Amino acid sequence: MKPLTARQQEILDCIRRSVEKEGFPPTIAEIALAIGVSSPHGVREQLRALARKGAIELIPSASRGIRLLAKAEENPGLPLIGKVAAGRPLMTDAQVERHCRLGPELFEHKGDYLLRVQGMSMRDAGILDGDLLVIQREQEARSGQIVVARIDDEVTVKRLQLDGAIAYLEPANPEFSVIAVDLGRQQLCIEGIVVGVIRTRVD
Amino acid sequence: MKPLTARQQEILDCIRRSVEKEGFPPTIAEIALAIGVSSPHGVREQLRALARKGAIELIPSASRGIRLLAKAEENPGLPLIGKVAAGRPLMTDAQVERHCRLGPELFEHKGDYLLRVQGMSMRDAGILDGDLLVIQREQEARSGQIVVARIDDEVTVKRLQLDGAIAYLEPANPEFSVIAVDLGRQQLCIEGIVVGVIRTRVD
DNA sequence: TAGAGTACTGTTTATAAAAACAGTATCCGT
DNA sequence: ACGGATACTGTTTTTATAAACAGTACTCTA
Repeated sequence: MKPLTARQQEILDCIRRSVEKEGFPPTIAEIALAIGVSSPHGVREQLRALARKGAIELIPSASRGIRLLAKAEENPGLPLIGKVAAGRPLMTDAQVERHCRLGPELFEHKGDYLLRVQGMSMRDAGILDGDLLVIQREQEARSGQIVVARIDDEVTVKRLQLDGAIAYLEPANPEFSVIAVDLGRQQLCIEGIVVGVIRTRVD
Repeated sequence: MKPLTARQQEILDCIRRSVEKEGFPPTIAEIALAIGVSSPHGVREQLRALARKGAIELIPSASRGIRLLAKAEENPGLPLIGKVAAGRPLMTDAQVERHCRLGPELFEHKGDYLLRVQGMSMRDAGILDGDLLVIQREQEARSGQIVVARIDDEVTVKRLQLDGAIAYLEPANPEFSVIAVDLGRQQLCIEGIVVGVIRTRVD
């Protein structure tokens, strides 16, 4: 769609507000009043411009005959990060595979994004390869929580155990080894806490 | 809200269709035309009755001044069955704890309802106590699939292995034992197939 | 520098649509 | 058997609204 001018955007917002609040689109005169224009004709031409640009459709000879075409985008849901690229912050657009709508009422804690698990290092915690983790963004975490952590540009999901100045990132699988981080020397960056798990395929 | 007469329901549906399809409510004359009534006055009185009953709101002196109050109920989501009562079919209203909206695009196979897991018998399949299973309703299942099965009014989640006339329901935890069902003698009723897992709390 | 598009004011005209008026008939509960 | 609600037909009046007409001014772009 062609870009809208500020005025056109203002009018479009006005129409959207009306539809949302009143249940039907405004008349041309109502738009004129709302945006502070004294003549309906100016608004009319703007509407025609909006119609040309594909934002709305005008139904001739119908009162309030304005149809919104690009309706206000609904809640896209949580971004799903499929593969973590080394050395890049999470949640950049390039890493978002898609968005998933999840009823927030479902999870005890609110999630901010989804992260696809790679590997079986958390198997015994019921987290398998390919599972989606519901992550709540947090800079800090308590001992015992399963966290998304970054050490030297490597992102990993492990159970955190804090012991003074040493942080242990424990896998939940005896085939993997514990990572110990000396907080005095190395930086441990908590990206978030795992608040839910979703397995999208079974078998 | 007071119950609507058939005619009133018809008019309400007509208004809803218009809002959905056109983007704005119909005029009284349009309703009259749509439901096959030759005079606008009859429709007007019906609208007033609908307003009295709280289904719509009429905005005086405004064209298409009809506001839908009880908007078409949105997708409530999948029913969540918390506790399976012995001897009762699943999905009776009494067993539905609540409804959860889940983006259907998330799961490989479409789910019909959610079932809360009790116990650790499927632990090694990454299904823990309290997890929600996304279940697709099916009467039949293949070997290897994790199914919701009913034997003698007991509902259980296990991995199905078919071997001729014997069906094995295998737990994924060595602490539990395999259930063998002789299909010639006993009835094995498949309630559905597990197509996803959701863990709503971690730790 | 000419033309297309934006961004208006202000007025008039035609029509779309709500509202009111004057009726009729049926059904339901008390 | 009576009032009240439903469920209309048919016509008239008033108002709300779209649409057209006649302008002005500014900003781009080709």
